[in-house]
Formats: sequence, C-alpha cells, structure tokens
Amino acid sequence: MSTAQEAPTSHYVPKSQRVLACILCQQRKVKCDRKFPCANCVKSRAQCVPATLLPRRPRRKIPERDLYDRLRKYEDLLRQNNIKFETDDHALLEDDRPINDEHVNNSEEVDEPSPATTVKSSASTNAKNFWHAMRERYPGSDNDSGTSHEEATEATILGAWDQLFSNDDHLIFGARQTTVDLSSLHPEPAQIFKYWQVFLDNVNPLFRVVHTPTMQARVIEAIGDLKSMSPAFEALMFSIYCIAVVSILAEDFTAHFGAAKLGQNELVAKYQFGCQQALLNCGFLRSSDRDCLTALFLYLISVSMSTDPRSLSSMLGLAIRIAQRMRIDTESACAEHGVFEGEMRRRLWWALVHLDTRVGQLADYKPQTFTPIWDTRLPLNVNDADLRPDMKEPPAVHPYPTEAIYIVVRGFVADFIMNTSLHLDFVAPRLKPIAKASQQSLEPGKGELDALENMVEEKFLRYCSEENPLQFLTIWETRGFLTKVRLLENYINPSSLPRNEASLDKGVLYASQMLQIDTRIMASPLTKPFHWTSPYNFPFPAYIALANELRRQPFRDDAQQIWEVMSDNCDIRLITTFKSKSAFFTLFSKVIMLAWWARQKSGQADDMPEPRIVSKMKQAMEASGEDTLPLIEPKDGLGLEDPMTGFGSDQYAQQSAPQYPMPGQMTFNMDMNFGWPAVDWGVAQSNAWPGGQFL
DNA sequence: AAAGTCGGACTTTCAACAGG
DNA sequence: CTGTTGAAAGTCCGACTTTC
Repeated sequence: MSTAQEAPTSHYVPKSQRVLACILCQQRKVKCDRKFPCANCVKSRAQCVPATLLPRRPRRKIPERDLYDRLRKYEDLLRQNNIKFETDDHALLEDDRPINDEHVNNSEEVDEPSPATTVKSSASTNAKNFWHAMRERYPGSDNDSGTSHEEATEATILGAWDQLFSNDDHLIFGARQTTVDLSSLHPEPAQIFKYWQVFLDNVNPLFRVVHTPTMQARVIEAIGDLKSMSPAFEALMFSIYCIAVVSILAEDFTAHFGAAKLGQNELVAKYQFGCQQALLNCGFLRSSDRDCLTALFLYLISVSMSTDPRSLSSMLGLAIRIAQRMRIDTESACAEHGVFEGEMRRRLWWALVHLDTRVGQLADYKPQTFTPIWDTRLPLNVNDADLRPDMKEPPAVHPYPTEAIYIVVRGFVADFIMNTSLHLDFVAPRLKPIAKASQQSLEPGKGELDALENMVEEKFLRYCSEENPLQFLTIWETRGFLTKVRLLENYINPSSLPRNEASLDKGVLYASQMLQIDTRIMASPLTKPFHWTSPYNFPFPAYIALANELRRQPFRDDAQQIWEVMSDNCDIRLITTFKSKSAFFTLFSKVIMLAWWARQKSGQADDMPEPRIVSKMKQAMEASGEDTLPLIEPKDGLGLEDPMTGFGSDQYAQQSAPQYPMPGQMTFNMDMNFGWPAVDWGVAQSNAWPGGQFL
C-alpha cells in the first residue's frame, strides 16, 4: 500500500487522502504507480482517471432470530443424518425470540432502509392514496398486513397494464430499432472514462442528479461487460455521453478527443440516438426507475441547445409528468425511499423544476411546476461522500459550501421566489394563501427581494470562496440573478409607479450591474467548465434596458460608460453565445444598432469613438450580408420617449410596440418585427414574471 | 512476443464491538 | 479510551487469452 498523497481529484475528496490505483489499472488488475497519468496509461495512451474511494458499507448484521433459525435447520439436518453434535440446548431449544423482534426473515433485506424509521410523513400535506383509503374503508378484508396488501393490489394492477399495453413506447421516439445493437454504440472503455470525467467536471456540479461514488463503481463494472447492463442504466450511460460531448466547447473538442473519426455534432447525434433507443428499451414512458428519468433529464438538456424551446417544453412536460407519477414531487414519498434514494429524488425533482421553468420562459409558457403546489424539500448541503445507499440517518448538513452548494443556493432562491406574492401575483394569485406565511408578511417586491438577498448572502455566499470554480459561479450567478430580478421588478412592479427618472436610472444601474456580473462570470477561467450553459444565461433584458435608455437619452452623462459596459460583455459573449448568423443575433444586433443610430442621427457634435460593440455588430452583420441600418426607421425623429415611462407619445413607439395588459404597461420600446418567437424578455411579451430564469 | 484479461490470494482499512 | 475483530475494499501476481 502506498503512502498517502494528495488526492488528485477535486470532485470527490474522501475523508482519507489515500491514493488509489487509477481506474484503468483497477480494471485491468495491474500494478499502478499512482502518478497521474500513470505509467500504464501513458504507455497505452489512455486517459488516466484517478479512482475515488467507495463509501464503506456498514457490516452486514444477521439478525439473531435468523441465526437461530438457520442453526435449527442445520441441526435438524445433522439429526436426520445421525451425525452427533454438541448443542447449547438452553440457548436454542427455548423459543426465546425477543417479543419486539421485527427483523425480516430474509437476511439479504437487512440493509434496506426501513420506511418506518425514515418516513416522517406529514398527514396534513400528504395526498391520499386510493388503495390506502380502500383499506381503511373496508378493514379486515384479508389477513395480510395493510401496506403489503396495498402494494400487492397496486402491483397487480400495474402488472395488468404491462400485459394489456405491451409496447407503447414508440409514442415519442418512434419504433425501437431492433436491428441496432446498442452495445456497439458505446464508446471505447477509455473514452467512457473520459466522458465520465468530463461529465464530472462540466455537468454534474450544476445538477448533482448523479451520485458520483456509486455511479463511478457502476461505470467501472459496466465497462467490463457492456452487453449486460440494465436498460435503465444503459440509458443513463448514453445520456452521460450525450451531455458530456455537448458540454465540451467546440474549440476544446479536438484537444479532448484529438482528430476523432466523428465530429462533435456527429458524435452528439450518435449518442442521442443511442440514448433514445436505450430509453425505449427501458420503457421510459411508464418506467418508475430513477436512472431512467435521470437519463431522460440529461438527454433533454443535451438536446436543449438545438431544440425549439416550445418543443423542448413539451418534452419536459412529459418528464415532469413521469416524475409526478413517481411522486418525487411529494416529500413524504421521497422520504419513503430512505435517506439516499430520497435525497437523489429531491435533487432530480429540483433539477427538473429549474429546467422546466427556464425553458418555459423561453417558450412563453408559465409552468405550474414553479408554484408552491408541491412539497419536495430542498436538497441538502452535503457532499456525495456523505450520502451512502445504506444509510439510515440523514447526513449532517455542512455549514460550509459543499459539492452541492450550487444546487442548494439555486434551490433556496427558487423556493423563496416561488412563495413571494410578487411571483404569485403573476402566475397564480389564487395560490397566495398556501405560499409560505413567513414571506407573506414582507412588502411585495422590494421588501421581499431585500430579505432574500440578505438571507442568501448571510446563509451561503459569505462562506463561498472566489477561488473555487463552483463557489465562484454560485456567488456571481446568484448575485446576477437577483440583479436581474430587481431590474425586471423595477419595470413591472405596480408599486414603483409612476415611473420617473429615478426609477429609470435605477433600471440603468441594475442593467449595468447585470452585464458587469455576467462579464465577470464569463471572463473568469474558473467558470470555463460551465460555459456550455452560457447561452441560457445571456443577459438580454439588460441589453434591452440599456439600449432603450440610450435611445431615449443618447447623450446622457453616463452614455460612454454604458457603451463600455455593453462592449466589455459583448467582447466575451459574441464568441460564446452566437455561433453563427441566427435569428437571435439579428434581433440582438438590431437592438444595439438602433441605440447607436439614435445617437448618430441626433445631429449633436459627438467626440465619443464608435463603441466596440457597434463595430463588432457591423462586422458580423456585414460578414453575413445584412444591412447595418435599423430595420424600421422612425418617421419623425426618433422613438425617444419610452412608453413604459409614460412620458410623451411617440408615434413610432405607438405604432410598433405591442399593447399588453401589463402592470405598469411595461413594454420595451423596440419594434417587434424581427420574427423572434418568444425571447428571454418574457416580461415584455408574456406578462410573465421571470423568477425562474435561473438555470 | 507483446498486450490484455481476470481468478483469486493477499493486504489494508475501518466500523463495530469488548473490555477496562 | 484502547485494543480486537472481521467484513469490505482495494491490490496485483501470474496464468491464461488475444492481438499483432
């Protein structure tokens, strides 16, 4: 055994710092020199993946009663065969089983968490179960114990469905292609480790729907025999390949995978096809397997960047419905599955809610998932190493940031927003009575946001380190999100009426802050692993707010600063967000060009150099053959007065800005003729509160 | 012949327990 | 608290198979 060295991986730091043989050496059962990369991996040009220590299972205890039963059985066998033996009759002949010995007979089941000890179901919040109700209505209808009878009845019915509807999986992904040998679609073992590592680096920190230590063990086991993994696990593996490839930035792809036979897009398509087939294999529409739903979730994220948000939202509805059938939206149902499984279910539910909400915003749909009609509690602030499949007691929650800090803070913020009257006024006013009472006493809007901001800073962010990539992301994404909420609240909250210069200046302040925070996140090398999600977080509302203000007051004192802030952000965003000529880019560039055009056409002397963002827009538009002039030219001067201010009545604005029955009549003063279906300015278009826009 | 696979003996670790 | 126990986790030898 080698001496302890520093653990080489940052994902999962076990208590012990011992260094294990790398995964490939473990797999090959050969000596590993424990350098990373190790000699064997260097020799075979394989990706050297450090192994992580598996959480130790507690020793299996065979219940006393079971031991006695077995002993009796063997003694009987000895007697039957006339073999003499000595026995402590006193101990064995008496049936001295403890009165309260409720151990199950099957010793294999001893390690299973006992629902009775782990469930603290709240009667008031627990939805009734039909089978349970039947049992209560007609007691004594059988000799079986209550729960098992209900389960048996339920299982019988479900089994009957299985037989009645043998194959309905083609509903979504088409018919299962029986000619496809899925095992041939898996990557090479060394590549599988690579994808796994990429997944751990780029994806899992943001969702934590995969438990690293147990999954790693399963991955190693599966690689040994790709043909015999369970269908649900195979779907999960494929979804990990999908999302891993998607999460690698295009410019890094060659560095990761060399000159592969297939390009990145082809590779994604291959694994997405494999994932679809694997999902069909496990009957994902009717499955209640968490691996299966996790696979569907990761698959949907992997297609999200290349799918119309409306289609994606529909597919997510499917996933949400499956999750609801599995009752992972119900705390007591999660708790029934024990500490480990329950926690993983909570993480999955929250991940689904976040994605559904975000995609719903893009698709101009208000998902009901982002309302307090379910009660799955927040994920715990614990490391994966603290969670073990066999644990009976919940792990101690850390006061300091753990691997789960991102999902914990995101969940905390979402949970708060979901219960604010500001949010419920927009999405479901009738739910206000069931929202958390503690938040109802706060003043809608500002009071609520102040309280949230203070709590988040006090409870989480002040413990986070800017040196740690995930914690850095957590700090700034949370602050950025809260600034975004303030920006939008500033425009839509009726209480801030009448609009005046002060409120508009606040809008400019919030929008500038939002862009600066986004620039900070995007510019930091620490967040690079997570840049693949950046298109989702494009600070479009900030650009719109600033551009509108610059159109209204092209020569305001801080105009140059505002252009600078936008240019700084654009320097980074232009590369990371806009891949090519797209409808979104067209829209975005028009917004910016209109603002610049307003200044140019004013006739005032202007010594401010052309902002970088404008130069870049022009270059990009010229390169794609687009006209750099605004699409619609105002007839009489410029649309300087913004309808959301209530100042003046600009002909251009009145003609082009759509009328929405909004609090504060908030519309952004820009023409809406760019053909962009339902963009992230949800506020302007859909009367939606953007609380959930926090992927 | 070199490289890869894997049965299984062996070592290490550490939770659980016993005893002071 | 310390020492002991023993199950589980981890290691890797060496026989065997596959590949080039």
